[in-house]
Amino acid sequence: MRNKITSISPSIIRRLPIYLRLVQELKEQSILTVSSQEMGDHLDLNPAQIRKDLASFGEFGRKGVGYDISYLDWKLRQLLNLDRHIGVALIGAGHLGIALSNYARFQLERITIAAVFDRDPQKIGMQIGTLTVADFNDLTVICQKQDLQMGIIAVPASSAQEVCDALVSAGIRTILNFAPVNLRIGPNVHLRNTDVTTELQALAYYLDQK
Amino acid sequence: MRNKITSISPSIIRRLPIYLRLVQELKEQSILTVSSQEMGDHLDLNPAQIRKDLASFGEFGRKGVGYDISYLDWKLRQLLNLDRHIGVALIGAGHLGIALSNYARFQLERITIAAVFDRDPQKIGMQIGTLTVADFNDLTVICQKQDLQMGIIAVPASSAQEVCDALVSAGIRTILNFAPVNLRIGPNVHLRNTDVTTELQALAYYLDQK
DNA sequence: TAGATTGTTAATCGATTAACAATC
DNA sequence: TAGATTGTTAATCGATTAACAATC
Repeated sequence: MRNKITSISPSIIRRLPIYLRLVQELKEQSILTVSSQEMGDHLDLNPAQIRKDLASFGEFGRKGVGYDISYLDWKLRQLLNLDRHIGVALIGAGHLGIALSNYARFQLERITIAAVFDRDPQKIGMQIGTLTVADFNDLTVICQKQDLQMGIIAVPASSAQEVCDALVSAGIRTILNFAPVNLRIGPNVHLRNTDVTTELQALAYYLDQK
Repeated sequence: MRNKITSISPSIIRRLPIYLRLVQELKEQSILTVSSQEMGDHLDLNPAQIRKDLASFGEFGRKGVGYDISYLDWKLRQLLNLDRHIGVALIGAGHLGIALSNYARFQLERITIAAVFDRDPQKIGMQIGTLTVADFNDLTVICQKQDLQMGIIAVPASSAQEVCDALVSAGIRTILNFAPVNLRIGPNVHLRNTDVTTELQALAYYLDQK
């Protein structure tokens, strides 16, 4: 159950950062152990689900006691590859790009936006925090030189596919897309979409007076 | 199957905006009908799923032909309440808030960010596009005066719960949260979370060299 | 008519939850 | 020891997909 061949379902993976967040909070409060029941109370999740999720990565709870906070913290970070440094390429130096870049600087410990790209000559050379906006044409060179491993697409929908393809050919296989388009990707690329338009429109369904 | 008592699953609701986006594209290309097969090809979805999703809102396909683009466009907008104007309150005039506000101005037809709020005196009075940042203390008054129906939380995690509570007591029942926290809400509130940190961390799981 | 495609039932798949023996 | 809680199996629930009669 612990080997890498058994692939873990995306639903579980998406809960791991949630668990990590809680564990960090508890750690800050100097709490030493936590039960699945307590975690479930905090996160509005079923304790059985939490136990099952964690158990898919090995046995590290203690019966009658719960989970050791320090170990759980370490384990979750290790699973999420947050025990090492991860460089991110951000494409698009518009408002969203700038917001993301500033946000990431403070929120994301080991994940760092290491380079920002744009195609607009007006934006190339612009300063965002400590970063200088680079030419999108230099994507591959810079990604390889800086060993970047993730990409964030923060460009308009019309150029998102092109940017996506460029990221993939620059060797990046893990992409977070903010543009409202269905991107076409190859089989080894991991893509997550997060799109304000879609979210708001879906929420609008629940408005009254239907 | 068409009445409002049968509640539609969230999975289906979240696909409706995706369908709408495609239908709009096809409409712009002056295409008149589309089959579930064609939609599935475009969206990487199973045609049976698309038919089933749409059928849960009534029968409006034509056997042997497919779906009428104009009608589908109209129907999806109606379902998503996009046939009327929706006013949104945005809380937080930081980089993310500004990015969202600017983004929404262009992308979201009927959904309009109608007011931006902040607690920071430095930001109150600031101009964002055509909007002036209002005092967060005036939330209830302004929401009611302008009949706002949705809220977007774009404040730091530490104040997100407070903002959420304020939105709910201002009568808003539909909230999109960008802060990395598990918000506590009552039973009649619809909340969606979208959080860059969580998304990036989940993606990091898939990086190589595990 | 022949071909295409819907709407819907049944089958499958996957995810969540309940239950409980094992054990700290 | 008695009480608590895990890890895991079995049961349930829900969502996706296959199949096909109905029919345009």
